[in-house]
Amino acid sequence: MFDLILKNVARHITLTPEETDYFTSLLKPRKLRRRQYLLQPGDIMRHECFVNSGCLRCYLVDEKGQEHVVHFAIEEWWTGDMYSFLTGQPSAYYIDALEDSEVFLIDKPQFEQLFIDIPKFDRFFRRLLQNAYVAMQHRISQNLTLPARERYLNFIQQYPQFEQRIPLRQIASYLGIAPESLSRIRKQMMRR
Amino acid sequence: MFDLILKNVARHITLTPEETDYFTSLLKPRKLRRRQYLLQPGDIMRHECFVNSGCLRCYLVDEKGQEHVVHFAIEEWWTGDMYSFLTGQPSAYYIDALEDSEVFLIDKPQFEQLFIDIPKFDRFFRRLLQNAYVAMQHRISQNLTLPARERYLNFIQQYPQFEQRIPLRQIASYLGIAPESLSRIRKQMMRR
DNA sequence: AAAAATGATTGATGTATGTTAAGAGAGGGA
DNA sequence: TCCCTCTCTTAACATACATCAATCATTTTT
Repeated sequence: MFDLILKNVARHITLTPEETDYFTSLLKPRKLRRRQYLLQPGDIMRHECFVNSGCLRCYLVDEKGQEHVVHFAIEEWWTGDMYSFLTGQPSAYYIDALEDSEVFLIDKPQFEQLFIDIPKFDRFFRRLLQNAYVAMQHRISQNLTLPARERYLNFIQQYPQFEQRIPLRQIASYLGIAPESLSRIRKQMMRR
Repeated sequence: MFDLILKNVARHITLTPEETDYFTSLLKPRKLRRRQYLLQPGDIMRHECFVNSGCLRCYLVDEKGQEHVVHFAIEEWWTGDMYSFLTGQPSAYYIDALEDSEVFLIDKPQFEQLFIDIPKFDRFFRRLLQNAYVAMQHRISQNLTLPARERYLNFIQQYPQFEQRIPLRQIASYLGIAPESLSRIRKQMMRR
């Protein structure tokens, strides 16, 4: 059940069997059906979240009712709305499932206790954050320098799994493109 | 000399006098004159960097020769090009000083030894990274949802210090706007 | 199976923003 | 001090991309 997440942990730190048991005892499995919300604006993010299967998205809705996808999560750790998690302030984001999914949640108090009991986890999350930070910086760089077409090409090259599973309109939103524009970009790509 | 950085550390972890001495012994002060480079494309980022005074910028140059500012740093810790630092791959970025500045550098081998010798620093950097990650996510959200004018208004509200010290063309680039467009936006703001 | 919602595509049109070019101040370097 | 470079501004023009609207295919719900 915890294979994926423990493999991920093992890439960064080594746990004793006891530590492993302690860690997994904090993980609350939750199934999410497609379209089910994990978080809505005004909610407070009260747990860390690991995606074990399926696919989640984090998005904003602007005053015109338009959705803007800020983040996808697919079989990985992620922060949900880290701002809300850290500060305890209400979130501005929606998080929902694009497919039937399974996540593991860790309540915030237990999450903080974890670092006290097993300081190694400071290192684990430091490393995850480093990687997430690099990916984010890369995304910003691309948004600043590349036109829509190149951003899409890089996206499908970097995340071929997403291309299969995620509706194009969601990908367009993530890239900051209107779905109609992405459709035209794809049409243009076919012609050659 | 190390007041600023030690105050920053103390916000997250508590060091003994010996640990403090050890930590500061790793810090190599470097003065940068205005316009001086800290990193150029092809270089490998070989150290962590804390900005003690002044202001640095991290930017890309596209194939048309346009500069795109990815990051400012002003009296704070920052990562430089974390990708290059972590992987040892050549960087794609320029880093230079917008003002005469002073930075503290930590060589990568010593930086990694630091976590072994004083595991508390895992926590310190985990926390810094959490904050940096939140700020980055916020920036992406704004880029996705807001037009140029709102992004600028939010910027000067969020970073009033920057508005004073950083040339407008740099701010425009950071926001993903042409300097001429920012100029028009400002003119339009004056009229009301 | 029918109905309804969702997603993709296409065309016509609009607009925010980029591009090019020129001039005016301001500040730093010789 | 003078010059030169950098920065900001303004105007005319160009364009990538968004918006609006209609159609069709696909999937989900009843």
